[in-house]
Amino acid sequence: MKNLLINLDYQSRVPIYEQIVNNIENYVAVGILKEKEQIPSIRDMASSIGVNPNTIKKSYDILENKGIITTISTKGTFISENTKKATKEKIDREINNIKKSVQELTKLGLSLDDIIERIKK
Amino acid sequence: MKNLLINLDYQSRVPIYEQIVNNIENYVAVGILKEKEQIPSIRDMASSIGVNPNTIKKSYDILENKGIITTISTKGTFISENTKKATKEKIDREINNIKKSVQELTKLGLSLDDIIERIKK
Amino acid sequence: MKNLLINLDYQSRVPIYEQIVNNIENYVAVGILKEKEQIPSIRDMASSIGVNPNTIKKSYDILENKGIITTISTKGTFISENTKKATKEKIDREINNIKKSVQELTKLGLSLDDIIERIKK
Amino acid sequence: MKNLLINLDYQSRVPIYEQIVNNIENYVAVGILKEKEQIPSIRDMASSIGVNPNTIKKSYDILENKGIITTISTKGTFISENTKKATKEKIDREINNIKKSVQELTKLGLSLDDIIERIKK
DNA sequence: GTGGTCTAGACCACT
DNA sequence: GTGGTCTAGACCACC
Repeated sequence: MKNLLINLDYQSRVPIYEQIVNNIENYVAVGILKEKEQIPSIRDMASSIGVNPNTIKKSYDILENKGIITTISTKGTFISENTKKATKEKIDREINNIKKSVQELTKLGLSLDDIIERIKK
Repeated sequence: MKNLLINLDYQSRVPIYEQIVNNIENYVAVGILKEKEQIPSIRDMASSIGVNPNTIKKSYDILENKGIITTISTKGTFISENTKKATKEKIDREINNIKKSVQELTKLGLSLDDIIERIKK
Repeated sequence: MKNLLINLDYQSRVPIYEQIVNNIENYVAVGILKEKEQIPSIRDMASSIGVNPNTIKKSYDILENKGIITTISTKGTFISENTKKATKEKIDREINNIKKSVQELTKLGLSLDDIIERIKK
Repeated sequence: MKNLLINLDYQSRVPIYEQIVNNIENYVAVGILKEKEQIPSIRDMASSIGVNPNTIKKSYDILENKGIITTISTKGTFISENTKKATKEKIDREINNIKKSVQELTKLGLSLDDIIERIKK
């Protein structure tokens, strides 16, 4: 089983449990975590990143609810099958974010080309 | 004086007072609110959007601090002169948002051209 | 605001938080709780039925996730609009349960009429 | 000896050993397993359904306790004589389930006839 | 006062 | 050892 690197920003307004969710969703989307693969137990994850097991539990609950992971009591927690959906959803979310910002910027008079140029910097 | 439409999302993690600040900053950046123009009093604003006056007070304080508005006691609250700074800040914020999303998407294997194509749709 | 009667069975295998969810879902389905109506705060509910606030929070989170309630931070928790869906779902769930049992019983040789007769007793 | 198909739901709150008990009870009730018939050994059953032998042991213990099966050491495990009790118990369980659901549905205003009609579909 | 987050830790059932 | 539930209580931001 992999030892997952979880990136946390304790200053962020985004709660810890949600940052953990995002980290794992990304690993799945990028393919670092593959279908059926086991992820660390609640306790292991908790001690390895220094947060309370309840916090990890909450993250895992959310991920399960989203269909990203499947947990089998007393066995462990595993990446669900059919994770392509997760990747697609992530892409859609990000594209949507960009669209919103682009819309705001065009209201301010910037053209799409202006924006692209500034992104490239 | 305009009757400002303020867009609030009570589910958002962004506090109400900050959403109000953002709304007004955007109106200034886009030019809907112009320099020296008067904006509603705290009490009017509070009752028109159904929020506690203390919340509006906090928003106005922040806006004043940022130099976006100026309060002249017994006269009212007005958009400051020199609002170009507000526009610049907004552009920077949005460009930054886009950069973050682009970064996430390139991790998933999309090229900048892929992304641009999907934005245009 | 109503003082909700919550029926709990501490011996049941169904966890407390889920029993609370079911209680409230039923009140909504039956029409005792109506759209937009405010329900007790987490703390009030917790103290009135003698469980930890975290347990209530979990129930409310699940209800929110299901779209039954809407919580507005610092304002309170409210029954969502569009709760007819909740009623319909509950009916479907119960009908489905019955169908499963009927299927099992017909495997054992009972006719639907046999079953109905025994239900009426 | 039959190769028993055991239906397990690892997400269920019902423990595995109890699900196994239920599966076998049902096979007996329905007549798929007949009196005096031999059933798989603990180890065979364990490996064929991918479960720890201790779990199967617990299930068999319970079934023996209920009088559904009889273990003769060095010979194997067999369905007991007089299995009609199992059938009766199963029928009672299912009828009871239905009664509960009917009760819930009548709270929502459905008549028994409404319910029967929907079951028939 | 309201909800939101998190910790610490206990106890349980199941494998 | 694994997940599941629950308690007790702290601290925070917001209104």
